[in-house]
Amino acid sequence: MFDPMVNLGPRLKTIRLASEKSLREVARRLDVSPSFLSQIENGKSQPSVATLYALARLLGVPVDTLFAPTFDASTATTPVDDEIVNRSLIENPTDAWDDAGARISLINPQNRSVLTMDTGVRWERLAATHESDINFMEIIYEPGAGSNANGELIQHDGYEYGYALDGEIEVTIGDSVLNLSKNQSIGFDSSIPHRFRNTGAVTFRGLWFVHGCHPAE
Amino acid sequence: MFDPMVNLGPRLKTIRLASEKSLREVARRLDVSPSFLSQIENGKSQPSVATLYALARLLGVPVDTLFAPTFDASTATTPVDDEIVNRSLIENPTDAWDDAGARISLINPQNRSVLTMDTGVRWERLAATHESDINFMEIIYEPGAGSNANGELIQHDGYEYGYALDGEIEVTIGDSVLNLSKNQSIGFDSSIPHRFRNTGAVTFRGLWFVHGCHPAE
DNA sequence: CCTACTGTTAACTAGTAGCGAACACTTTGC
DNA sequence: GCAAAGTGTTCGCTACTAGTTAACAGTAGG
Repeated sequence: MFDPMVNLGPRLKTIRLASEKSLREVARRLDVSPSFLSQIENGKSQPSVATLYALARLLGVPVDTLFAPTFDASTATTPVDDEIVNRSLIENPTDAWDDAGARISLINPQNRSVLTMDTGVRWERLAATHESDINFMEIIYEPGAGSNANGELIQHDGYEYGYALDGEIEVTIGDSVLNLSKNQSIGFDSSIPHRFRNTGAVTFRGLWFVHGCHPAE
Repeated sequence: MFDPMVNLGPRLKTIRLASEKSLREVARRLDVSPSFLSQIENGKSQPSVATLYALARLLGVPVDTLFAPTFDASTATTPVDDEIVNRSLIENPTDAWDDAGARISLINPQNRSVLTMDTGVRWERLAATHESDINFMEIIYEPGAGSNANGELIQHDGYEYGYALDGEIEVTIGDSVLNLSKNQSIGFDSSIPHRFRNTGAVTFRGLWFVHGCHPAE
């Protein structure tokens, strides 16, 4: 858990300096003494709620931004490594990409990190956040492609969710065989053995969300 | 000059009551005495900045909403074709639909459960599984629509992930203002105050995935 | 009756919000 | 040169208040 108060002062100072106002001027308009404002900015004293509000107002920033945890806005879109992977080596889809992400990750289609399987399947990563048990990706199944080479069912902890962007795919979950076609969506418990297969003639594209942690029940 | 402090207490009380938490429970989790929380809510005492922040966090509202001038009770803009929901009553998006789901959920576009907000936003549920801290949905922002009526930032525990199906949307996260356009994807820490706004001329459609991880304190 | 919950008030205190005065240092200008 | 006026910072103090405990009144259930 992070403490919102430790960065408060420095952040206020940064904002004030960015707007090129002097400490004394701000203090005067805020109707507090310059010395006290200095103490606030250096973390040696805490303002009251009213003072903080007035200060935020004066600096033209919403109060919440003063508390927002620090993050670097560099949305480092991860480099593309295009090698072919054996699907069976990936135990849980959430482990597909193990590199650390950012607090905010915005990714352009052409900059996605791509995993190409030996089964005619591609995974393109859609977000790289700090959450390690999450995988958000676009999956592409060429005609005839299947989630596993010899048609075995796979299972892993967690849930997964999908949305069909284009084409159609046969989904086997437990005893059920379903067809997911364009604009349909699905969610299921991944601990049930499952398999996907593109039995059609066109490429299937879908958004997939795999969530590895089991509910706290 | 309007005093932000006079409405602070009553507003906190309103929000707490809306979320159906008892004063004592909130006080306990906030680690202050119930009596003091009562004094705060009745305007007989002012919290410190740290306490106010923790309280806002606990109630799931950004601090700024507590200061917003004139509690806008005239939000009775009620064109009633369906059920229209006030966004601010939904603490965490994962609570939007509270009915239990199934282990396997396949949903056709025309059978989706729909939530229409008073802010020009629609949520269409894409999967109803047993996972309670997950919400998988299609979101639709009409031109001009925003995630919150008066442009306030919202924050809640967890992460969210999005993919732009159509149109473009302005995403504000902390200090960053990003544009998410077709086929781009995003993921971020929802505890950073954020907001979406369709500033364009066409309707925005996107897939959204909200994951409200509940840390084990 | 009792117990367990709801929120509220009174009396108190330890801590701090905020002050004024003095500090050290730059920049302006006569 | 040396004021004069600007910048931000530290010290020591006090008036006040954030937050406490204890008792309060009310309600629902058994």
